[in-house]
Amino acid sequence: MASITRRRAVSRPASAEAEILAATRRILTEGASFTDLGVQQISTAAGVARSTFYAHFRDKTDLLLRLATEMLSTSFDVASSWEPTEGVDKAAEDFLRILGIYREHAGVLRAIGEVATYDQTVRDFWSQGLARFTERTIEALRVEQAAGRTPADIDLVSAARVIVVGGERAIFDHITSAPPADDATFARELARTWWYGVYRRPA
Amino acid sequence: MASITRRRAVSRPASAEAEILAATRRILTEGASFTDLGVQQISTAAGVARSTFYAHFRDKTDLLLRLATEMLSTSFDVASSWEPTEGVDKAAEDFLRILGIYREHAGVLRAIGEVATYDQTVRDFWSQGLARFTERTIEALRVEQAAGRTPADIDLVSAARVIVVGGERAIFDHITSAPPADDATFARELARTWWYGVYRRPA
DNA sequence: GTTGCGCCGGACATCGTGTCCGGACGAGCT
DNA sequence: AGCTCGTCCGGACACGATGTCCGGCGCAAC
Repeated sequence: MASITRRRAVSRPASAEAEILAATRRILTEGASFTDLGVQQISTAAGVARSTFYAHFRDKTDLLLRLATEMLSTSFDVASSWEPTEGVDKAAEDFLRILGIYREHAGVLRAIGEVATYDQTVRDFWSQGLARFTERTIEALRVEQAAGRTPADIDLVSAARVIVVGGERAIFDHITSAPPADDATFARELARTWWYGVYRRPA
Repeated sequence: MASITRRRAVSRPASAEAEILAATRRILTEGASFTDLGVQQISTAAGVARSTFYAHFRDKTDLLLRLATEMLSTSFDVASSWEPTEGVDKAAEDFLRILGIYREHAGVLRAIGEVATYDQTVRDFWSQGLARFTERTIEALRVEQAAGRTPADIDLVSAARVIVVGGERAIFDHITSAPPADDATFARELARTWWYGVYRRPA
């Protein structure tokens, strides 16, 4: 790596924190429920005292949010690239890539979905993320309608909701119950359903 | 009401239990999180001692399952009626009816979705319900394919997953964030998306 | 009146959470 | 070397929720 001027304590590994993050990711990947996961277990798995946990995270929710933002910053640009003009096959390709990312972060994603159902903070965090995609979808559909390629009588909000919310759930369900070998088939099916069901629905 | 021969204690109201069920339904309808809901709060709301709760329910999960089966037995036949031969407009009508049922039981449904994310028992209960619809959908699609009305290259399992799982989620999301006045529009949109995206997708 | 039953109400053990603090250890400074 | 500061340990504590248990009370049936 590049020769960086030695910084002081600030840039030090802060090992405990990183250890906790890593251990939690590991445990979640193994399929454990985040709700049932106690602070004691996390600390033990990270090789750290329980009190140290609270020195770095306000509570379990704080930890989850940290994990989530970390994940989003790693794989962000992914799903926001597709444009209707690129066609249905490109959409299938993009969905396939999204499936890969979802599989990679399945543990954290599951935890988010879990806590989001009963914790307002996490719910807001996540729905804000989905809202961005919904906005994008609505805008793309509006353009298509204006160009006469998508039927004018489509209700943009409803259609976008079905695509984004329903699609996200279907993807999540798929990766938690089907093998990676089925990903390409599923991605193709999803792309075509949205394409012929919405973007190119017969008038 | 009809003159029924007086039965003994067995047919007595068993008021405490009914009170608990009713109070829980009421609280959930008001939007509270089932996870954050304590046994003490439920008991107080039902006008019953906490120990009485445990005399009727093994724990909170037991209560939720009781509420869920009760709901399903009330409104069961609903969504299993539609056949592809009835067309897209009939599908929209059926979806509208389903939206009504979902709104009616929104509280309990939310609680189930909540607990299902971290409790194996509840998760199994609910996914078993959805699995029935998935089976039906696969079968219906198979018939349509055989008759040449649905493209032969559709992957039945993926398509059914998108329809059932994605649709369920989109419906749930809709009723929790849009007013009833929007129901008809949403139902129409959902029906058309599945119809033109899957059942009548161009070959 | 007596019996049976459903309910009350409170005690109890147990567990997870979040806070606090004294003290150990090590890295860097002087 | 000695000092200091930041990080971490380990354990104590208060609190609240869970699930169990049991003595006692009131009502309705016989």
